[in-house]
Amino acid sequence: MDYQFKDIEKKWQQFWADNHTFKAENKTNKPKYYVLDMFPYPSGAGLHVGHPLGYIASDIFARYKRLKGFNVLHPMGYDSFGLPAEQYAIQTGQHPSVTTEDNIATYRRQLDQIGFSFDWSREVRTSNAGYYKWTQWIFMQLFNSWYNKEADKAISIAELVAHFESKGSTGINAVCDEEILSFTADEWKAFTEQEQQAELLKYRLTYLRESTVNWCAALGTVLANDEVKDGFSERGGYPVEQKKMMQWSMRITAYAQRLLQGLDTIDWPEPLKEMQRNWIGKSVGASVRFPIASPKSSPKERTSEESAATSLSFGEGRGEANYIEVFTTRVDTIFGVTFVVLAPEHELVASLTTPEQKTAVEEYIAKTKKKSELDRMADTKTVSGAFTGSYVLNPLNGEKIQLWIADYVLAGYGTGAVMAVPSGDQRDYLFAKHFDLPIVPIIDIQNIETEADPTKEGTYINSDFMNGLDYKAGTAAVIAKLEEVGAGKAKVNFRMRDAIFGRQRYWGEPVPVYFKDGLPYLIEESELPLILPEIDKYLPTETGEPPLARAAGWKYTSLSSGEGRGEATYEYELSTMPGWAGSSWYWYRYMDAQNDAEFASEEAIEYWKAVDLYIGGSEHATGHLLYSRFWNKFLKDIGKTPEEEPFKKLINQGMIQGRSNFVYRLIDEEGKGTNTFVSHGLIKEHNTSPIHVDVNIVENDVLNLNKFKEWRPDFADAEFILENGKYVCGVEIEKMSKRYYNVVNPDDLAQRYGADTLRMYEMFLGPLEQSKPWNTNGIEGVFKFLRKFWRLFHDADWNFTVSSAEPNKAELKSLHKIIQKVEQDIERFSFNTSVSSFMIAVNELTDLKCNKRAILHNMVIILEPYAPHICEELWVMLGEQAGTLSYAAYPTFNPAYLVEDEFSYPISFNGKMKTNVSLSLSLSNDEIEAAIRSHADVLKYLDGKAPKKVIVVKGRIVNIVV
RNA sequence: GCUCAGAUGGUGGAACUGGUAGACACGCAGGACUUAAAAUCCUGUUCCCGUAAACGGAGUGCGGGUUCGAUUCCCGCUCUGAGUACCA
Repeated sequence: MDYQFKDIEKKWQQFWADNHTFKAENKTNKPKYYVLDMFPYPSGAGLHVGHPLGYIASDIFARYKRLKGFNVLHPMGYDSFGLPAEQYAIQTGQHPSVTTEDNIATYRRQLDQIGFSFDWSREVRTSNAGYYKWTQWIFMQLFNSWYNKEADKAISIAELVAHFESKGSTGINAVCDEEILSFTADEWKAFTEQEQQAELLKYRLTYLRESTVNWCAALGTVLANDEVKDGFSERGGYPVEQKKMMQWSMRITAYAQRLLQGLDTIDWPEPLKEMQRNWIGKSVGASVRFPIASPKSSPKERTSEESAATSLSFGEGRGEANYIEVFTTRVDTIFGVTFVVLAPEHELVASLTTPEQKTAVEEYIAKTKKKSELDRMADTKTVSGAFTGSYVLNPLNGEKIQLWIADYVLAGYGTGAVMAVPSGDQRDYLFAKHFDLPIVPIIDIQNIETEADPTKEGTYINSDFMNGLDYKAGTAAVIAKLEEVGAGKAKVNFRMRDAIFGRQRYWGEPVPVYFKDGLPYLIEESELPLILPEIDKYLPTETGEPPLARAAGWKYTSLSSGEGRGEATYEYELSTMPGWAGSSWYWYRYMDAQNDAEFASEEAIEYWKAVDLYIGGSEHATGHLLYSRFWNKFLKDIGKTPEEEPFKKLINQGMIQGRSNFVYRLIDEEGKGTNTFVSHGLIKEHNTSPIHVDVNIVENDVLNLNKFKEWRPDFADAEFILENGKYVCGVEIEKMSKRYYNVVNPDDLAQRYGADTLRMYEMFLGPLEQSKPWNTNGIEGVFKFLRKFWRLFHDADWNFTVSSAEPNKAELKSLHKIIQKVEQDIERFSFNTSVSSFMIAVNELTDLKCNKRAILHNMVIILEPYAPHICEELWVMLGEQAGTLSYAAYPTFNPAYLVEDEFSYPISFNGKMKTNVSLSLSLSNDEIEAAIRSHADVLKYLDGKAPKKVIVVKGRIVNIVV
């Protein structure tokens, strides 16, 4: 029979499902290997052709590893909480779980038809209570933990309480809020419960704080920074404003240093690591305090050194600070400081503005406020600012320095204040020039005539005790001096902020927290999961509360002691968890997906440990991949997981772009569109306008005229001006999108060519990591290849005919060449080249008319990861037992079959290849040179001239220099 | 602006540590089979000159360099894509 992919694929997909062929065991003697895909959000649009790219690659790898004798964990699931389902619910009133359910069914059908070897018994859905129970549980652990800088890890909050009870607040070095109290053990014990809880909240790894959030009125929700693009929501493009709101936050900054260091230990693409490094944004420098020239009051009592510094610089509006604190990475330039600049939002601005300057400052602040985020960003050239009228003192020489405000200083970074060194910083330079402030050179070789010179070369001048020192010595000296006079110290600053952990939405995990006297308390672990309640409408309440406020009777009845069960009721937290909650730990759930007692059993985690290979898009670089690393480190700190990094190796598949096709409508003399369409090659001769045409009715850029007429009613009687009898379409590469009619759905291709062809073609398209436009131009070639492979097993009349004769040298050579090549290719994730190699091998075997079992048996195994259905079918036809192919032994490469005794040396003259000479590989270099020098062809090219030099690389090349 | 990635025939791409540039596939052209078409098979296909051919020259975004030899390494530039946005 001819190659009937439809029957074959259906049959084997059913077989795999019925026999649980890809079920992974949690314990075997085999070595383990964990291959993970980024699980999809099941959107209404279904999978498009770009989705499976990474899934196919990981499936090939998973199947390959199985053949190589590994116990492979290769699961799939759904990130099923999210905005689109909720938006749809708002519009239609349909419960998001219903649409989610439908969408998942579509995804599952689409995934199944591609023949993935997922272990579906481990499927997870983040919106299932059985799953989010553990997301809530992890939240509770975070709530019950604080970060101890001494131990450099998260520690139970109970230990902190024990310390407070015995030693008070001294000796605690924690990552915590800026405003913490300083107290003795007795004072702590004297605190009310409320006071104690309020204090503890400042230490917890997840905590409430009033943050300025990106509030999107149209979506009725708060957005994460990475969900906001240029002041508009990434999804929907609605305007976003800044709003203050009590928000759950995650103290990810506690892990900044570890997140940064960990990058050096994992095998990830360099650009991705770079993105995370930039996001974390470590800068090493110093904090320096500039005393205010005429302090208005005496220093406030300090709570602790650490907190005083920051609290005073931000001041919380008290306006009683006696110095300005700045952060700088060039503390060595401190003698070049000629003014200090505050962000307009800085808390001390009001109190430090003198009456004379009040109008100017207020006008400037008003002007800044009016500017949108977008304007402020785009307008980096214009210099603007206002003098406060106040002065600060240089802490090292007492010089009086003007204090300005300007919007080039950002409130959200460092301390919201900078020491301006116009000789070394271009922004400060422009500012100084514009407002006519002094510019003092501080390095001997500095050239500051037209712009700032940020050099670190040379030695210092105009710098007091630093004069004559170089950068390294100078920096050390300054820091020592600042510490000595108590005006500053070395400091590391991170750009990364704590992550907001909440959204004012319905379709997410409820936060397992209730409020008592305005403070959050966890519910009992035994009360998990806290089920998402039913509500009547998926919108905020009239009073602006999140949708969960609509849930009737949704109140917490405390089980805890002293309350009297069933008596006291409390309000639950009304916001839900953000999109990244469920995806920040899901790889552990796959290890033990049905476990009711734990998020995964200790044994399962100990066995699978971490993900060995993770494939997904780079768009998750600073979101999912950073949060996951954070939660993973936390889970390790509390002893639940063994590995510091969750994803050992990561590959980014490239984005698949759309390839749009155009037809060209002829425009008549009046400028109106006609019903005549001009082929692309002829448009220069006509007046035309381009129209997007559905790529599914175009093949190799040639329009199917009949399908075009059927496509839209108004084209039913279209006429065409053809070239060479064809209508050729124009082409452009754009985003894959419905409105460009360039979306290619894998279903159509799977129907037309089969899953095996689709799988191989997606790989054949090019290197996995490269972005590329989708086009189906080459898919025929892959289909023909599979048919040719099928034909190796059949005679001219499609009868299955395989010989048991011993293979000859040429056949064995072909086989072992492909064994070696495919192994090398898979190990370096070069799937496109292995497809080519398969084609070469099958071409060779076809030429050799090879139908020998000994060869074909092995070919079936090697090809199985790429085209599993056809291979399963042939495997059974070869007399093997159904279902055993996936776990067959991978053929062993034997280099002996590739050994050659002759090599056809390319002979080049001055590096230009001219001819070939075949010589025995047993010859020494000298013998080769002698043979070449006297060879007739070579002599012909030399034309009587003597070669200056002959370079012989054995088994590679001979180069003759003339 | 900064950071990263990339640029090879008509097209997708190959060339793995510097060693025959263009594998494999698409498309195109010609041929076989066929009443014809589809399917299939065969041949050719980087460009230029010349030509049935042999042969000659150029050639991996551009300009330099290192080397016996560079798509590969180094320096400078152009363009494309992605990320980032006054980060002190």
